[in-house]
Amino acid sequence: MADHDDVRTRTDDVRTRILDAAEKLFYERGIQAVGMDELRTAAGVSLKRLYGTFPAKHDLVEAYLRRRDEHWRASLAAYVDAHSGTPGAAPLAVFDWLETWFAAPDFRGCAFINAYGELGATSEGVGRVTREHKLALRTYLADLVRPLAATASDEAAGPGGVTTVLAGQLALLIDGAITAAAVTGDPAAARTARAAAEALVRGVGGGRTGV
Amino acid sequence: MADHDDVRTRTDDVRTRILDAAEKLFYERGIQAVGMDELRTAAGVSLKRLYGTFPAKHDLVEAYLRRRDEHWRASLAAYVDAHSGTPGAAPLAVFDWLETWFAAPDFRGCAFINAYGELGATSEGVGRVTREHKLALRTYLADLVRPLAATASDEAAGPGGVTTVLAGQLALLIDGAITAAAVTGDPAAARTARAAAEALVRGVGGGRTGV
DNA sequence: TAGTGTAGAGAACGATCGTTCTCTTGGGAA
DNA sequence: TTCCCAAGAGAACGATCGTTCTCTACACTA
Repeated sequence: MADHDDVRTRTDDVRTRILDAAEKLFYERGIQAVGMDELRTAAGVSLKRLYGTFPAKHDLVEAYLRRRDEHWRASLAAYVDAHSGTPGAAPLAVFDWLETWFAAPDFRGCAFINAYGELGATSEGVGRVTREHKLALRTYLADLVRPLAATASDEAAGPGGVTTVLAGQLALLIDGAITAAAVTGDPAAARTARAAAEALVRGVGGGRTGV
Repeated sequence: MADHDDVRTRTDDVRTRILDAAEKLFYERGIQAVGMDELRTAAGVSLKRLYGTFPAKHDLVEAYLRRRDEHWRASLAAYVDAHSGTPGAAPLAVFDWLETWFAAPDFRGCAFINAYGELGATSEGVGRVTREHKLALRTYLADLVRPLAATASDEAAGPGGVTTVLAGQLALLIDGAITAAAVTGDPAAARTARAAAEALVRGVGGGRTGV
């Protein structure tokens, strides 16, 4: 039993160290710009162990994106949970979180959009993970705006419903803000997006709910 | 004189053929995925002429992005000019143009965002051209929404003015729609963005102009 | 203690990249 | 016709990539 635990933690530790190094280097400089040898050095792992854990580079890339998706969404959700007193504040808290992210010194845009622009045409796996990430974000946003729908019957309205439409619009603002902040380096894109989101949310909460 | 014309047209033709091939291949498959040799074959140009016209690959990449910026914005402006009867229709025509672009079979997202995700961390030139492209788009959008500002005095209000803010918001929707359409493959992102833009524009044109 | 197997270090391999060089060919000037 | 230069075709070069293989050293078992 103790042996198994040791092996397990040792294995997990190696996997984590590799993914940590991959996340830092891939996100910072791009995927194709980072070689497996540099990655091995950064992770402090032998080349044999590296290839034993991830049989090929594209497996590592996919694992990197999947773990980043989990962490990114968990971090967002934790912030929103902590900063949304009223239901109306929740969707706007998303943009406050974005601003803190944009201001981080290592911010370099959306890891998924970057990876998609780099490898989306070649690697099917990158396209799939990126799609799943964006869809999960939209689903999360729909959960946030659902309480704001004027009529409770809208909750099950489906694709044409107010919640789905508004969630889609907020998702566009988020992606736009991320790319704008990455290109210009100015975190203020989050506030611009927040102001737009406020107007869109107000349009739903008010009397005029027609779409 | 005739000689000079011949040389000039011949030279321009070579340059154009190279840029045509570069645009097709770089946009379709990514920049790093296309080698200079394949590019030479596609352009029907000798390797010597290729390097005589563009001393290095990054020069060709930058020229590709610059020409694409010109063509892209010219195509957008032509469509908006032709489809904006009233001043209020002009900003929305932008999103109609986006939808036709998204539906094109070779659509693969924003060439600049793709290039930035791939080389932005390495190449300063790519970052610069991308920044200029996005700034030019914002300036164009500001020109489109300026007539909608409720008070004429806002025209010279500067960064905090209604036109600048609204133009920035529309730019976020545009970038978001482009990436969403690229990732999901669904041109409907343009309509979602258009609906959001409509709401934002209405907020300015109506009585409530406070920001 | 002798034997065994596992893992680390890094050399090696084949492919491919951006770039340069060589060889050849063809057309215009004297 | 003879010379010469420009240009095309593609071989060659050095670097680097992802991936595999070899060699060594060490820990554990009988």
